Amino acid sequence: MTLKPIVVQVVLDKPLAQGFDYLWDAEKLGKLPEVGCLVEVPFGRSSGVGVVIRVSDHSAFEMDKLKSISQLAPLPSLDPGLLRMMNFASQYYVHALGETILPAIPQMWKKPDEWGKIVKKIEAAEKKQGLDKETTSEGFISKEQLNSGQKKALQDLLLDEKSGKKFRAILLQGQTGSGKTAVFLNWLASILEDANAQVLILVPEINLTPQLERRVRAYFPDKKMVVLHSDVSEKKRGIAWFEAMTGKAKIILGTRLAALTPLPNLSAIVVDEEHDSSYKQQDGIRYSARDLAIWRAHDLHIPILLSSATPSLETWIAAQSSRYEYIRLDQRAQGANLPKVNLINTRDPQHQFSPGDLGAPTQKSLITKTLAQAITKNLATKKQSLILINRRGYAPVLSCSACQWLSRCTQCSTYAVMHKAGALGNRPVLSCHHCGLVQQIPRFCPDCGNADLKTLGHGTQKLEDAIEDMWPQARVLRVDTDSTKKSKGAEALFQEIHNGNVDIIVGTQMIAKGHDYQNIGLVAVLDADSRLFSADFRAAERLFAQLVQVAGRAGRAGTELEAGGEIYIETQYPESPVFQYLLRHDVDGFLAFTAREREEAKLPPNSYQALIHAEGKNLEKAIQFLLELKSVLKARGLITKELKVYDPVAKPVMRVAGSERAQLVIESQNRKALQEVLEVVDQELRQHSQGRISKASRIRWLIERDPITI
DNA sequence: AGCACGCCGACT
DNA sequence: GTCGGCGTGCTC
Repeated sequence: MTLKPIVVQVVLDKPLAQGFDYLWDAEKLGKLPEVGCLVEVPFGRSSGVGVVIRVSDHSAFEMDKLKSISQLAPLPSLDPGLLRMMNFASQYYVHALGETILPAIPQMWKKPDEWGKIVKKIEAAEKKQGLDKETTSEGFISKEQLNSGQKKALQDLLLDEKSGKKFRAILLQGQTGSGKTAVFLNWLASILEDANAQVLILVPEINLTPQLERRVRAYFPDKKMVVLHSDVSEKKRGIAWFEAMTGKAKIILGTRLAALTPLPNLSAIVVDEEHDSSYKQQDGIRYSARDLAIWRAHDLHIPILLSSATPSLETWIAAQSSRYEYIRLDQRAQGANLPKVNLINTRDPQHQFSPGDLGAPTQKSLITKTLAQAITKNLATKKQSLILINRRGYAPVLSCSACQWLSRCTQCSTYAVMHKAGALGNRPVLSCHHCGLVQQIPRFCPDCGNADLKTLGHGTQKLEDAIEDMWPQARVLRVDTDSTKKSKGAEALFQEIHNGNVDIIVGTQMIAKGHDYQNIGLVAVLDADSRLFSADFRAAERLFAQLVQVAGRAGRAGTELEAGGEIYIETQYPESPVFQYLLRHDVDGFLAFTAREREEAKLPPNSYQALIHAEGKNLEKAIQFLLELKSVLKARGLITKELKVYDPVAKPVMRVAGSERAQLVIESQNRKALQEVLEVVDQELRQHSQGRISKASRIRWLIERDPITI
């Protein structure tokens, strides 16, 4: 009798739906195969790294044509829980399994030539690391030191802990400075009493919050902790990942990519600032690390804590409806005051400079007289001012300077945005990003007849010049992605601010995140309106979250006696709900309002969405491509009352010169119906493509599930 | 996705 | 005569 062969199916990092079968030579490889093994295989005329997803004794492929596995990585297998999550992600986000699993594996482990010497390397690195292990007690607050609100929250968290493993999703909602971190770290401490337990802490952008890393270390000096984010060097990341997958590391702190780490003993997950949009990957497989983490917790029957001062609408609704547990923390831990919010109505002439005013800028700027006076006053008190501006290249909504008119889509509940001439014909037009409707630009305001129509939020580019012009003696620092890349990075810039070498900080949203400022007396937001009214229905929600966050920055340093700082918002629409709820620091009011709005418009979370992106040499082709796709779906009877497929829309932001983009929205209130259509779309497009580029029109396409920007 | 194979235009 | 354009098909 002959011995049965061992056949394994392997997936590779390629947009190929299937896996490939190989023979497993147990004698040569030294062990029997397991699902989750990382292997090197011959592929075509070269070779590749893949993961074993099935072990059997037969193949649908001709057995005598099977090649053999060449090498086995010196690693344990990826844990079954991770593989289940990857399987789910692959289906849900409509990407090949290989393209889902392999990008999550550090580069270091995808070089089979180094597999031989890698173990020695790691041992050497571990030895070295062991020597310079720093110990600190920075930010450590013991159970006993928590205030009453925190103690109560911790009690609620610990309630079920002893009753065995079970899934719990918990929203921990509390304003900035309420001490959420101390609560969840003390909670994790009880979970880590189990010597084998591993915990995963997800944060939006760790490079901006090095304090958190030190703080977690302070809580768990005896536990192995690893940090995983894109700024960690390749080598360190490879080692951290290894220590996580072998169960050696007990605490895994990282950004969204850490959510995909193999963790054999995962026992609890924390998602800090759960509303943050950086949990959504924006290239490759566009997953949401928060959503996957929730799925993983559910699958593993473990608790997951979502923490935020301004929860995402989805999470907040789940907590309100008791699908998630809801723990509130509304007492401020450090005794800091909430800042006073001032709305400056830019339509009101009393706030504007008149010609000849003292200190008026030489050129027109976005800074009103009222704000300028506040900044001057703040400078005099030796406090720093933080001026927030939006990033450039936003698709702007058209507004009337005399009345309340805004360019709305006549078909949907969203706003139509400006497209420059050339993008959609030879004149500029207004276009809706939801349904694709294109409108002519009115010459006069349709409501009041005024001829002065302009786009919201223009003119932020020259802001820094204007500031230097208005306060020549002040030290101005610009903080954005460009300036942090050029200089020594965000930390060095923040150190400058911390040391008091800066009077006015001008920057994009990144300055509002995470960092503890000590001496901010004033925060100004200049172009809020462009985000208040946007083609993206989530823009207002994000603006609100950001404003609450910067309000927290301004309030932090204040003591009981001192005022907690002031926040100034320049807007043409002070009566808008975002600002009115902000004035009262009423997060729940705003979320309840937004929830009602979404309910009426049947927008997420009352419906599910997907985008089909198309990118090509010219816009006409991209749109044509999507129109053809739509007609295929129509012909197959897939467009029903339950499932809407809108018209393709041009995207005004051009990423690379010579490449233009369009998108198509698919929407349904039935999750399953959407999933089914996306699978049809994937099959259809794949059939006429090589990879993700259509053969006929050379259009690059991509399916995105649950888009967060439209 | 890569990469080779394959069949038609302007060039050392 | 060939170098090379990218259309098509395959990878266990």
